[in-house]
Amino acid sequence: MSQVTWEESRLRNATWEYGSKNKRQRSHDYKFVFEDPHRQLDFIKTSVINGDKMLQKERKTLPIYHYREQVLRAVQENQVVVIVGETGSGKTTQIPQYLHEAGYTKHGKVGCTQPRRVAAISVAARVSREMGVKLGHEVGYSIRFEDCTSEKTVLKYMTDGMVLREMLSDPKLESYSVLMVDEAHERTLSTDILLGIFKDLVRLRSDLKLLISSATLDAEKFSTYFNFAPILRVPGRRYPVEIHYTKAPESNYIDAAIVTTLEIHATQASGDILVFLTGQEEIETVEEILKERIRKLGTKIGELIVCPVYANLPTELQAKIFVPTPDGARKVVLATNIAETLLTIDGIKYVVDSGYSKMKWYNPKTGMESLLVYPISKASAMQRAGRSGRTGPGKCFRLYTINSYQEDMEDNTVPEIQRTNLANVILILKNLGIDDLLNFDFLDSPPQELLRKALELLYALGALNQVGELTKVGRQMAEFPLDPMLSKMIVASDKFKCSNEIITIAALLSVGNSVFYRPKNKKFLADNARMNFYQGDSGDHIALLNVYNSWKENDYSKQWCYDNFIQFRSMKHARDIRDQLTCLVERVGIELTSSLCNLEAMKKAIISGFLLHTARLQKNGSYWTVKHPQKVHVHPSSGLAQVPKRWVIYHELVLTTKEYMRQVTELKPEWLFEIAPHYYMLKDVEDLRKKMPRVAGRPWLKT
DNA sequence: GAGCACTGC
Repeated sequence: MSQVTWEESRLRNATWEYGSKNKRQRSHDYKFVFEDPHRQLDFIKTSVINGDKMLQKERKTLPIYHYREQVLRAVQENQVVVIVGETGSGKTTQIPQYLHEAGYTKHGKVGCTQPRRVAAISVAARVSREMGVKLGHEVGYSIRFEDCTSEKTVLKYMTDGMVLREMLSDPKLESYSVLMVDEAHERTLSTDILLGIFKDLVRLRSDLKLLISSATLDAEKFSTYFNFAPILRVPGRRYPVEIHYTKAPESNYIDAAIVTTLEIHATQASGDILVFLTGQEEIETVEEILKERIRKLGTKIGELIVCPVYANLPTELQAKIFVPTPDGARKVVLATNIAETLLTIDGIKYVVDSGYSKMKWYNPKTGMESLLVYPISKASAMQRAGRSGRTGPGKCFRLYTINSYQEDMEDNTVPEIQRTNLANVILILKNLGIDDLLNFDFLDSPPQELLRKALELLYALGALNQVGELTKVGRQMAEFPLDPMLSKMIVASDKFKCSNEIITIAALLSVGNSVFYRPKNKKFLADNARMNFYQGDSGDHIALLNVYNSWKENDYSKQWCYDNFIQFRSMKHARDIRDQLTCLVERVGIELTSSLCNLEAMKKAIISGFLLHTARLQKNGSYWTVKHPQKVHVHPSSGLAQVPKRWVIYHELVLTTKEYMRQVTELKPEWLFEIAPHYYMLKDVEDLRKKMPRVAGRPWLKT
């Protein structure tokens, strides 16, 4: 499929974006709920996902116990084995122990990768208890900012991203005899890169054993990918779940979710409800309406405890979902995708599935990211339904028809590697000596346009040379767990003697969340507090630096954050990243230097990394990007939103209601020639309407 | 004059 049709199909599938038009329409729809409180939805019960029979008989033992010998034989006879173990099979805790008992740890470690930090920690803790050893001794874990292993460690649980970092110093992972890639079906970016690397690695290391653990649906795919590796199936522990679909398509899933929740509450046996929605705003709306409706119904209906949960909700409030429901009451948890895999809530008997979630898409043509409300996949729908059958038989109410499930939904969620900026992925792979990326055997190949865009960027940053090999700068950059533009900014800061300031800015920019807190009812106060960090119109990057340094002067205080409308959680995270970067900077031979008063030096370092992210003011007040010209605007949250500057550099482009530049700083155009003479010529500045000169010679792009 | 799915290094 060509790039254009690929993207168009993505956009067609998306239902709507954030936008004022949409909001009006939706709030109008909400009214409907109040006007017609007796509206009901027609559901059709179609199918039951079967539970496992073993459950009733052998509740006390893990299913995997019966497969010990089979697992060991499969591993002995094959280099690669795919294990299908449903939730609750015990594969993650038991298989590494079996391998240890069978002697696989005599000449190397058994490593087990997890997509998430908490999973790595909790599984390691559990296994160390089972083996009666201290955590960090024979059994340990390794995650970012925390290495809980020792020389004794033979069973090591770690995040998949951590393995990639380990490969910087041990490219063939020679300290391991077995690697188990757990939850491979989740297809995180790191898992996909690992699988690609491992496919090569098993050829180079015939002594290495590889286990891929996946869900049922993807097992064949993994098996085929690894030259038809055998598949071993281990049953899980699951209760049956009844699936109900709506009879007719629902145009408004928010309304439908509310009605369905109330119907379950009024007519179904006790048991808590989990409702899958797409975001915070939606959850707050549904919460409000549900509470209002319940209040109006008064004593006609039992108590309904409404608990919202999403990642940005403070941890204290998130904890509310785990409080057991009192007798006679019912709990309804309104959740984002966070409850699909990350949080497991006991006592859920009913699931209401909107059929949508938010997904981030990166458009390589424009370099813009957007968050779209997007239909979930069948795999995702199964996972959601399964959340109702953890502690007893469950029911799942899907707010879509069986026809749209069967015909419209994709089998699997589009893997992250096909919809994200790949610059960092390329840098990692190049650093591991994988050069021919356009022909690299990915489990699912990213669109060529994504690869090409990433290669182009790395070339512009000087990380790759004319023939596509990693340069010295590129190798330095690869050490940093950051977007390559941020890494380049740090590497360049050496020359401008401001590495100390630049790593602070890089740490803050790489924290996903905004550090500025802006509660709905205190927007004015929050905006005022924010402006205190801007001296004159020095720009958003410097403002971030000011925030961090003020926080530091106030002993990293939580209270200071509250007083200044700063997110404490984000700041702590930035501090951890900053500490890590400080170590790495020394490792790659960059001196820690400070020039706090030299704004020009800092801006030049920033330009070195973000040389492609420049924009120029137009007569009509909007901006035009310099490379790959397109119209963009300064984001209203920027300190420069009210102060037009002729030339700016921006951190990122996001497409929401408009094309916005986020994190903007002014620059002098002559700095561009000084810093990037290979990329900027006088012509670029003089006349933007002329076609941009192309950089000559990128032979590795020829296909 | 904004619009904040979710991980991870």
